[in-house]
Amino acid sequence: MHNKIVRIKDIAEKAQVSKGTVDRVLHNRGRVAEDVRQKILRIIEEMNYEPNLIARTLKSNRNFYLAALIPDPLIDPYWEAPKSGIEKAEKELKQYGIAVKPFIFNPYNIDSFLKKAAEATQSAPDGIILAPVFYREVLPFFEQWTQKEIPYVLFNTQIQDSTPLSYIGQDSYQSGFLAAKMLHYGLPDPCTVLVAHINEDIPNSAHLITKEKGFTDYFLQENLKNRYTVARQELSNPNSLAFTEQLAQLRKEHPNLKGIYVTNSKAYEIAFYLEKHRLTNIKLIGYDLLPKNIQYLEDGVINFIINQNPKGQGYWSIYQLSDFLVFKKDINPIKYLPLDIITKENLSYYIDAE
Amino acid sequence: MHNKIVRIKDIAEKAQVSKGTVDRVLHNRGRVAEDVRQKILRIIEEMNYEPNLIARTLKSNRNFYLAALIPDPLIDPYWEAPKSGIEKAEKELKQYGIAVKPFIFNPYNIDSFLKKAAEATQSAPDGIILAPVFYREVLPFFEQWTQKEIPYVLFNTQIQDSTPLSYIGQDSYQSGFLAAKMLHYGLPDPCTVLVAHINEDIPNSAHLITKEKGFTDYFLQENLKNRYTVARQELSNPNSLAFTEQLAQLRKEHPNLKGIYVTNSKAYEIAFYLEKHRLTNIKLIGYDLLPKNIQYLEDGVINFIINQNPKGQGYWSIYQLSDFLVFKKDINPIKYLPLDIITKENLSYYIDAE
DNA sequence: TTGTAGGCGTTATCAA
DNA sequence: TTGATAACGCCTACAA
Repeated sequence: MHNKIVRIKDIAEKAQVSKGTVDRVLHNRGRVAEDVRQKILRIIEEMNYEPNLIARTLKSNRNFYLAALIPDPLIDPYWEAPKSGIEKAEKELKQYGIAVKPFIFNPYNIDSFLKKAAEATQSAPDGIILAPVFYREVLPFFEQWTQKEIPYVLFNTQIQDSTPLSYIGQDSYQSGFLAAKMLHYGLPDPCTVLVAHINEDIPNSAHLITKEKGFTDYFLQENLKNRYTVARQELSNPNSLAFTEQLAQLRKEHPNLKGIYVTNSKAYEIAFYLEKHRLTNIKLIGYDLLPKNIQYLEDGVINFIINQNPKGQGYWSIYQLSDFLVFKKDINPIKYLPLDIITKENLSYYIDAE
Repeated sequence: MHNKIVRIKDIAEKAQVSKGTVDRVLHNRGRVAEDVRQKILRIIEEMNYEPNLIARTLKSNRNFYLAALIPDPLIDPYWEAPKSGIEKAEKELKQYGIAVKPFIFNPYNIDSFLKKAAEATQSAPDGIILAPVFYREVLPFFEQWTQKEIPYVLFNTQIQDSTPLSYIGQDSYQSGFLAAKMLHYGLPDPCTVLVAHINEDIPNSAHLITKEKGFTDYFLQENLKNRYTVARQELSNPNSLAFTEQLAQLRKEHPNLKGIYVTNSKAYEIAFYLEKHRLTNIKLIGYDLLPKNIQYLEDGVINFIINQNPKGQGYWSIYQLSDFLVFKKDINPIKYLPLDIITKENLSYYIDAE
């Protein structure tokens, strides 16, 4: 079982030239006689040479500084997971000279985003990762970065009119479709299901609309469309009185309501309501393993959580950028993460995973 | 954002000694004056030194040869995935001097296993990974390997009476429990569910018994035990006539049979039967994304597949061993992989994942 | 007990 | 147009 690794030196010997010449061929630095070049290329091919990344990175111990533009986890706890994924990746990649600086903005405040995005740009990073939650506002920054040739990676929210190095995240349409399937699987035959958007600026949130589309399309399938009614509702701030009233109103309008789909990570708000009113026969499905969601999942109030692997999103974003900058690998422009279905019974595998 | 990496040289300078001395302290090779040792240790602590793994691996360009003892994918297609995971890991780790040689045995033939295991041992590998499907027969090999100080990693099947470097795989009990939950979620209230073992030597397959236990325990929960009946059946070779007869017999005995749980990757055999007899009201759940299972999942005959990430099992097994041998990391003795729930709707994310 | 010199594979510089 | 050489950080053999 020899694992004879081919080195530049081996190629040089075989071609009867020096390492330097081979190197120049490998990196297209010119200044090599054409016939020699051809010969070397052939030998490289023949011996099936692959550069030793270890040695390469050891040599080029450049430092890279990345900016991470993310919403404040203290304001919306969902963002804790991406942040910790970013930190995990940073730790692993510190060896390779990667350093990440977070720029944290308020996800409910456009000015805060503009300010932090400007700061991040100002700091002249070698790369940027961000969750572009404000569609309109982020576009001009994309232009700036493209101009300055700063590669950027998007996660969480996909934006069509842009050319990021890569997008990491979910397939929103399929996500809604899957949610519908999971609800449907446990539902009695004719009944009403609800798509609930909680406290979101829907027109500026393309991904939530896409989720809703996936969900409703599921119930529009030929064999289902006459048996299920899909209602929709944009619910206001859960702390307001209006929230409870809207729900009460909905139940009046749809007495046969048997399933609720919450399009963001706030299913716990509905769970709280269901538990309070002892509505045990309404199935509930939502997103993301926040502590409050986990609690309700364990108590059986939330039936399923779809996990978008938010930690992985942060983690892989940093990795994509590093693979590009440090290792010069080819980067896949889209990396969809699996849509994990989580119940009380397989929960632990998703929480413990470091 | 300086990423000032502390090197041995830095420490040596600060301590006014040479790099060699610092190195001896770092590796506890003794032969260092005690006061100097203390001083250096303090400085290491202070400067918060961490060795550069890149440089370390570049230096120690030892080659490691691993033996992979796995069942023949041509005989049971389940094993294709672990094999490809192993190959993927080997490819990535080739850089680090890892080479893997497969020893492939017939999973239905004990002699074949004994022969290949002996061969693998004979080849004096630096490490072994294996799927120990024959409980009794593998134990003596564990002893040999321990004696020879060859580290070994188990995957797929956990074996209590052994001290592998690590076990990679599923939590069988929880897996059965989850399967029960998924079936139950879509079932009408009083009915019968079946645990089906297909073509397995049950007494010698501890993990299948554990799965069954998890499954039955779910339906023994306080609020369920009077409403559901759990039947069990060991089915013979699906190609035999007996197989069909056994199923017909079962349906006679349990007219209210509404759900079937197949404990291994052969759900497609039941699916074939269900489709043939147009038994669309029986839910079916099984394991593993084999092409035939995928087909029936897409057709809606199989409702859910639980994925044990077999590719990941092979992949991580090699990685655990390499982390131990090459990088000298601490190895976690158990790595449970997530129990992924797969439906038609999220299938693609699990197939495409390279 | 301590220091020095060389090498792992790649790359950049400089001299030929 | 080429070849030789040094450096990245760590490790080891050998010399002092």
